[in-house]
Amino acid sequence: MRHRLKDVAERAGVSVKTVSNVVNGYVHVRPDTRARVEEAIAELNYRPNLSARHLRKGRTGVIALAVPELDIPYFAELARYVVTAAADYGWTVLIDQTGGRREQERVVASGITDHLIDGLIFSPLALTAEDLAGLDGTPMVLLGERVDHGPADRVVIDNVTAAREITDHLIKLGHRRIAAIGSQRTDEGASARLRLAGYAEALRAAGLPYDETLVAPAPAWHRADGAAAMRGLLTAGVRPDAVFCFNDTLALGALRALHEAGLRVPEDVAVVGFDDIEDGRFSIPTLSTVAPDKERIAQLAVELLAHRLDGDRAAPAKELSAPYRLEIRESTQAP
Amino acid sequence: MRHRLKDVAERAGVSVKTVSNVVNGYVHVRPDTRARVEEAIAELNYRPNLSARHLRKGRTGVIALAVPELDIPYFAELARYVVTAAADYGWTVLIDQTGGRREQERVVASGITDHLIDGLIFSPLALTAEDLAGLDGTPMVLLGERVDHGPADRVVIDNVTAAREITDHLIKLGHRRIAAIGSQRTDEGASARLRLAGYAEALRAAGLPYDETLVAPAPAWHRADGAAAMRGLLTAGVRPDAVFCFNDTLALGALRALHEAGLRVPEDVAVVGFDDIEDGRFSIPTLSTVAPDKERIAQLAVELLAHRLDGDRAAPAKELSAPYRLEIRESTQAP
DNA sequence: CCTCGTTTCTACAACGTTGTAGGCAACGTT
DNA sequence: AACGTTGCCTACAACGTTGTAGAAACGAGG
Repeated sequence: MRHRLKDVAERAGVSVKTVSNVVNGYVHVRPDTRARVEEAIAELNYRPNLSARHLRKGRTGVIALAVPELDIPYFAELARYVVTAAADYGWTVLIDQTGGRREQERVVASGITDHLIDGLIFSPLALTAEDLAGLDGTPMVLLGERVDHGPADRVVIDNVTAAREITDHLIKLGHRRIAAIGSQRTDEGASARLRLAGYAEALRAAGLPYDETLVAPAPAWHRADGAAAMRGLLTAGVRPDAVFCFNDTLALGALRALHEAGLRVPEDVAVVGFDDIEDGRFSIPTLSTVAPDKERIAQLAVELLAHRLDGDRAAPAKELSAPYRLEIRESTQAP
Repeated sequence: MRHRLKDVAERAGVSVKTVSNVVNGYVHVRPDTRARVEEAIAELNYRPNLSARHLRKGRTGVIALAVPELDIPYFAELARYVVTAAADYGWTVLIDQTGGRREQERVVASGITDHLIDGLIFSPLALTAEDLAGLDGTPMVLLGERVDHGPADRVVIDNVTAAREITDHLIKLGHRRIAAIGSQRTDEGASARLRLAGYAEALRAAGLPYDETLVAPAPAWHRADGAAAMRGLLTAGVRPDAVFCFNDTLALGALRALHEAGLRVPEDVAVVGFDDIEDGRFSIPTLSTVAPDKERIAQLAVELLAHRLDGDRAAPAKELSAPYRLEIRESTQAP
């Protein structure tokens, strides 16, 4: 049922290599020969065997995208854009879930997918720079700043400035007691650290005090963590007039907790998030947020990978920055 | 940098095949030989070349999952479970986005991934049975009932009964004017048709009239479509006391539209959805819904594929049914 | 007519792996 | 002592493709 070059060759009365040449668009093939071969290909519904092709060529045409979890909206949206961007290069994307577990991430990074993939786009949560050091493996592009000064190409957004700007938005509206939800231990949350830094910068610039009690940690950044952190603040008697959540799912959880506590958003408390996931455009109220250009992030990552594959694999690591913008919606207004 | 069996063989002082035997766990290898080989493997950090292995074996160890869009929460959650279930069989999952476009779906079904994949789990939106007929291609498992009586294995849930039960839940609470959002043209929305049938059945069983004006179509099942449909109903002067949305994203959109219209959920209007996506557990109000067992769906699909791969490829198509349950949350209460 | 270059095509080897067939010891059985 | 059996290992071929080298056919230029 499945045919090979040989079958096509026999049917068209040419050599195997000529069929290969036709399939690969080699120029020096007489038009009538080409036509005969193409006819045979169509009749047999021939499709190249990629395993064989790639064994021969050393390239597979498949790249992997490794993310912590697919059902985290941010990663789902990102995955979508990566798949689309990769299609422009004729690549298929294989998606790996690491669960954010360091062990699994290390396995992925060291090439669990073996010779199956040409390159890897990697959004690590728990991986350290040491894990990456001394990897002979496949070319890799990292997303986000989880791994500092790693040996690999990287796409980031300016988290500090973005966090400062969204905090500034709250300050400009007149908020004074601005809580932050999502801080993490330094060694595990690089994004958290940078966003917290931006938050602190904005407060300082406005002459507002940095109040430890207003900063709530969140072990992970899921809705449940946001809800728990917000409840924790309220239970502790902390009563902010605005909350900066370090991502949108945290913010959606916080909205939920505020609602349960009988507080209105934005009338009693303003809430902002980060990531601009689709939920936030339909939540009640809709969510003001920092909107990183996910499409651009995906494009840049794929581009970096393409350069790395075609060019010098030993070239120094590049870091590209993707743009973002503020999306102001219903969840913020003056107190 | 990358080593082959040959390199390991030379280092261990054995034949290539013996190394292969060790790698594949063949029994008849003397312990000391095995140890020597394993040492060499470790020293060289040898990893098998999957392209070569699969060229030889005819299997790739990769299956594809084709879904309309990754950033639709239902599919993202499903994808997560499929990846996990496939891992139990040692399979890697390659995720394809069809965008729900028939052309793209046809391409995927006919094997765009060529010889790269052993099988396909496919959640089609626009594909017809004719598109699938006469496909020589890879073994396939369909999710959902989009394609009737297709030639392929299938995993479904009992949409009619589930829809009847959730509608019944609304009726039991005392609702009488129950709207339905998400109907589609018969030829494109099999799930829509079945859920509508269940809705109608429940009304009939309760002696309630089936009122055309209460049924709103939705071209796609995104939040925006749900919001638009709900707004449409309200603008037309229709004032239901409950709404059955054919999936959760529609329901989240409807919540949004009701909120904008100044109607309270569940006090003024009760709302139910279908799918049990995570958003619905944190929305305001939290969403009553039909919760299909997505983990089970994924397991069954992978299992069917495994059987098809190992067993008789010409065996008649099987259809398995996955369980579901009702999740009653805040969005429904007596009027 | 010869030479040379170009076009068109082919034969062969190789990519890294595993199935098959078989060889050589070592052992137990007759 | 001869024989079969078993355990352990190896050589070889093959999976389907493409790069390399080169053959055959042809035309142009001398």
